[in-house]
Amino acid sequence: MAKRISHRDSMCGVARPLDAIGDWWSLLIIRDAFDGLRRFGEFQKSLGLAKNILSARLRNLVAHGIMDTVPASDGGAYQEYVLTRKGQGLFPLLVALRQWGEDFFFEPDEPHVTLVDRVTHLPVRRLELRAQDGRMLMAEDTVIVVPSPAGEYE
Amino acid sequence: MAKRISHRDSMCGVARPLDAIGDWWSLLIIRDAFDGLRRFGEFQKSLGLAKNILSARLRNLVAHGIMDTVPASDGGAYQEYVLTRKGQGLFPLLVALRQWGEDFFFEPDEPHVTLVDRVTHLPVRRLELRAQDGRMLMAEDTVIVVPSPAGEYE
DNA sequence: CTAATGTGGTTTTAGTTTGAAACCATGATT
DNA sequence: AATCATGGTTTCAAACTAAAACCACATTAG
Repeated sequence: MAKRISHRDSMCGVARPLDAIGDWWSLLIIRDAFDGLRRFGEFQKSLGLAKNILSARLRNLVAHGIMDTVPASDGGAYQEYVLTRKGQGLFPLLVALRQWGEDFFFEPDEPHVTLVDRVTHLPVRRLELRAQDGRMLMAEDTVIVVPSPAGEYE
Repeated sequence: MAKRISHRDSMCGVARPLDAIGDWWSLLIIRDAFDGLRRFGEFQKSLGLAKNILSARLRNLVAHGIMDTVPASDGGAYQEYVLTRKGQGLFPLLVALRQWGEDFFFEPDEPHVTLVDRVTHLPVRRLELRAQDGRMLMAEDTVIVVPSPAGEYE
């Protein structure tokens, strides 16, 4: 049923997460969830996607432990969808996406929504990749290493 | 032709980037590009996706300024696909995705590929979101603010 | 020079997925 | 009891995906 990015039996550390998230819509649902939305109808209104799709995506997110259904918070008889801890772990990814968007998809003077520190109301800092010793790293400064099957003695 | 996440005329700072990337495959192509792959055949072998799909994805990435075609590096008559600066800007996103994957998709002892600092060979640091003043921020410590249309005096 | 092979695609075609709209079940409201 | 709101599921046409066949050009072998 789920569309899998197949090919290799053991999907790599990038493909596995992508497979769990499911698709773009799911990411927008998750963003809305970080924004405080919880109800089916809220997500639908915010995103404007078909109800069957929303239904399927929420079900998939719950199945993958990214969101969870809870009975109700306002006493209503319906359920709500909330991020699990696993789902909350996606926040840096959303920030990275947003910052990339700010860099390349808006004119310098074009107004756009901004993620700010709740207490100071200043924009958050740029995400930056650093080495253990604190040096800032660019993509070229990194390598992927694969673990050797047995004890790795290099 | 491109599948658009429609609904709102002005897509938000998260949807716009998603739309440009295109789909999951594109993200895997980009990851492979960071890994040094450049040729059509290399991507196809690495990802195992159909050639027509790869062709369409590469075309889309080039159209969105994320990758670019260059004549050839080894003197051959074929072209190669390389990341533009815009494309390179996606590195933090891939790192975020990978780190999330490490956190939630592998058993603690399960071996997996790791992103390491090229000079020390130590794993890179975890991405962390910080305020301007350096305080570390969780998702709950942030807010989205929308710019007021005219001069914003709050 | 000619044939064989490798690379980088496009076209074709079937199967799957998507999404809009209609429908439906349950709970709340009048 | 009737009506409305919420939260879905079902139906069905259109769009997309993907495997395979095909093709053009470049390179290598003979």
